[in-house]
Amino acid sequence: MTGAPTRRRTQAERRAEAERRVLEAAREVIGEHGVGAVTFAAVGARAGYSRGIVTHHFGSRRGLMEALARSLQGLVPPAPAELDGRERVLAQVDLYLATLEHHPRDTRVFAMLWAEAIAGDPDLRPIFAERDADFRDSFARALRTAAADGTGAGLDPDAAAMAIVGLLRGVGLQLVLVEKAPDFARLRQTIALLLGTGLG
Amino acid sequence: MTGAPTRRRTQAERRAEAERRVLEAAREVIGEHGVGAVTFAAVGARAGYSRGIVTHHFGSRRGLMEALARSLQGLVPPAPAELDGRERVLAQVDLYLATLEHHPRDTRVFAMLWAEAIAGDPDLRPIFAERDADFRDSFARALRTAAADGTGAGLDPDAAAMAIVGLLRGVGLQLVLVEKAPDFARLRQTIALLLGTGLG
DNA sequence: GCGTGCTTGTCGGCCGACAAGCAACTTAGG
DNA sequence: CCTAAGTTGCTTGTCGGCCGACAAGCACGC
Repeated sequence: MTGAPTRRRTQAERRAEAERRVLEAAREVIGEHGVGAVTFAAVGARAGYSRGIVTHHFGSRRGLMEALARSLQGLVPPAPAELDGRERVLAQVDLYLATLEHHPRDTRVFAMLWAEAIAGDPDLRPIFAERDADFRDSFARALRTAAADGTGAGLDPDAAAMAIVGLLRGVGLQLVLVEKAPDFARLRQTIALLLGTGLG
Repeated sequence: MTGAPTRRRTQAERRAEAERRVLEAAREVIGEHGVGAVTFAAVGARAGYSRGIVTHHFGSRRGLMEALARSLQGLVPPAPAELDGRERVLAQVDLYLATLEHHPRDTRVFAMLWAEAIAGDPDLRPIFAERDADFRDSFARALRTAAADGTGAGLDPDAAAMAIVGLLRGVGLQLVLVEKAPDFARLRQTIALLLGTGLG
């Protein structure tokens, strides 16, 4: 009857799996019931452990949130290094939208964590404030070279970066509130056209 | 020493002032400490009443939040009725950005409430989901006439509406996380140029 | 004196954190 | 190999704190 459900595992394996399952459980809870539903009891139960598992592995609620935010970094791949200027901006925008399409659950969780940071969660604020600044900066840099090599319209790089980051984040957030997914092909095409002509 | 601080007021005046002061206090608490800091005790004290004032006037926390969301409607004035198509879209966008500039505290509070809705607050979700849909729809309508009268590029109206609403909301949310206000004149000009050429 | 606005007392529920104890794994001596 | 002591992972018990809601009582206006 035992069906070998428990082959002997090393302590490192046990620890690693527990952390993985706890983070996955936190994503599930957020996606289904919101960031406010992330309690030790809820996450522990969802992960198949006790309510003490989060404290044991992450020390505090803040520790869990930070690990969660870190685990969601790198969801959107960077644009190819050989691209720059206007082309790089458009490629990065499309990659972002493609990630919204292909990883709906995780981008939704990311959006909800970002929203919680905005709403005032002191644990999340510094993390996402820094991320935002970096994200804007990456666009601003590409826009500066676009202005230099003539491939960009005469737009202020910092203002345009805020607009583009706002567009991407704003679309992601709206998707949390709409029940059925939109037509992503049309959305990507429309935004590519809108920004493509707008930038040059 | 009494300096006539309490001339005799009618019951209706007392009630109206209490409600006004409670809503104002809630805005202050949100703006300074986040949506999570909105408790009966905090809001009551800030308004100069007891912790029971919120229950007495709004019945529940949900009632307060709904009244708060309602009180923030109409912050952004509608575009002139005689405008339509591409012109109307651009006018509405600029009015939104102008409101961010001229009512920083209240638009910040609105953004934080919207974020809390996204993050999963069940009281706020339906309110803001409907607002979003209406907002997108107003842009989609104008974009449809733009497509019909030839003043708009061949953009899908619904997708473009989601992009524009996303841009506006996204910019508003970013402003919550940045400490110093940006150069609004440049921001408005840049976005006007970006969307102006992008739409036609 | 009567009604309405407001306050205070109080209850039940939930949460995060810590500490002590139990279970799984590792290692070293025989 | 075998086993027993030691280490690490995990759970359970428990504490203090905060919150929302309701009800009874007090104060202001009619």
